[in-house]
Amino acid sequence: MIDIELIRKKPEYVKERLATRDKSLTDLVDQVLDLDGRRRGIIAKVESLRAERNRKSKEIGKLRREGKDTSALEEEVRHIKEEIDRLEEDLRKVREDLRKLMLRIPNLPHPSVPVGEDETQNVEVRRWGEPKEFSFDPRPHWEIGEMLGILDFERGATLAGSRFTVVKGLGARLERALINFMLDLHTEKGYREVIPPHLVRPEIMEGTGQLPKFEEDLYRCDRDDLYLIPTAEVPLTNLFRDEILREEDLPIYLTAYTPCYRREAGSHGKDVRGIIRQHQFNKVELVKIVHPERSYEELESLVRDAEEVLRLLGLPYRVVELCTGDLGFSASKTYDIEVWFPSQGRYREVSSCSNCEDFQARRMNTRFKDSSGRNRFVHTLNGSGLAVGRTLAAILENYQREDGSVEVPEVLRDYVKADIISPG
RNA sequence: GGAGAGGUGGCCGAGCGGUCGAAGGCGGCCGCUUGCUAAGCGGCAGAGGGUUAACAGCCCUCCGAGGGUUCGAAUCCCUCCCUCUCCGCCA
Repeated sequence: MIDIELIRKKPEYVKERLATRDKSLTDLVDQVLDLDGRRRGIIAKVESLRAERNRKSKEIGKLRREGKDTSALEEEVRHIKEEIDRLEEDLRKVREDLRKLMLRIPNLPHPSVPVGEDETQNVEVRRWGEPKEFSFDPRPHWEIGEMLGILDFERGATLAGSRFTVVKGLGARLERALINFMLDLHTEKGYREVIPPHLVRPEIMEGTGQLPKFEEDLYRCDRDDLYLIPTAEVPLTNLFRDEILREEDLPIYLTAYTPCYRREAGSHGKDVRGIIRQHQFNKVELVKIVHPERSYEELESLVRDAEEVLRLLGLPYRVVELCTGDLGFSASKTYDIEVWFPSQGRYREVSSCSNCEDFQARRMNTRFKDSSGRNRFVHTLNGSGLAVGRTLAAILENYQREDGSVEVPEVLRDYVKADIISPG
């Protein structure tokens, strides 16, 4: 949620910033202004009536104790109450409308974010590693996975439908190795490991911005009114909702491995082969809860922490800064990390690192008490560190050999307890 | 799932339908006292909102959440959420 006071005080600025995402968003600002004006008008009336009621009710108490007649006053208060009830009904409606509207307005892009309409206008920031030259035609990971008997798409589909895959044998162990490797690396850097619930309440989804706008992308357990998390960002970031932290508690660094569940509504036809786009995939997530004045340096180090995984794995990658039009709903600024896929001859996203500033903190009501004693919203950041399934796919492709076997990256050998994964 | 108990300020814990945003204790902050520490004394401290130049003043709301009764509710009634105890079931 963006600060309504900012909308009130600098509506043109807010419109200008939102327009860099999508020009149609500026209308929403005018709607907010209108509703907010009405809301405050009603509040002023209700409150003065309430003050009057309070005074008169106290008066009644006093007179009664003195044994005097109060029926006339009581009648007055009854009328005031009716008036209050009417106004409160209006207020409830206006507030509800305003809230619904506010929850659907995305975060303002940071001024440093390049303006652009879609992913084609994202800006490459840096590259690391050289894509390997193969002496043969590199196979796509799904072919390698099937040849090695570690990826089973048919049985996955039998069990749960398309975009579900069964990982087997050394493939499963490689995946588990990646998870452990990533968690070990991040916890050494000071991130605290967490195992959160994978099912959360609607208001938790609202806190990080998945709801109300992206309901169709989520799996919901109707009977219990719970949602499956699409990323560990959701439970981790919400961990301190409705809390006032101490300044010295910041920054808080968290990491978690969880499966992620996404309906992938609207992505029909994209990445239908392989494990790039699955309804369920594993991810190790990084979350930071930080002092607002330091969130941008924290974003840079967050990206570095995620990059470190790929460096140690020896996978070529690049870092891309998302343009305004490609930015996610809650983010002010985002870097994507993309790893090289030889079979596709291009880089594919394995991590997305965002600074959400106080956008999520407002929704979750997570604050801290600063040195002058004022309560302020924290800034929240999140980043994949990394998407495990995609990293596995990248390893299969980048480390493949002509005979179909796959070399295990050096840093994973102790975890996997093998140097090579061979067919059979 | 069944039976019972309970949810009050950073923590513990009182609270008669009106004078309660709430006693008291602990913890916190600021003074004073004081070789140091400890103790003692005095004072200050909740959250959100409206008005406003204002983190001043005034006003409104908040005692798990939401409804209701009442002239008036932390106190009475209903629903929900959560916690604890016992029983049942269970990895």
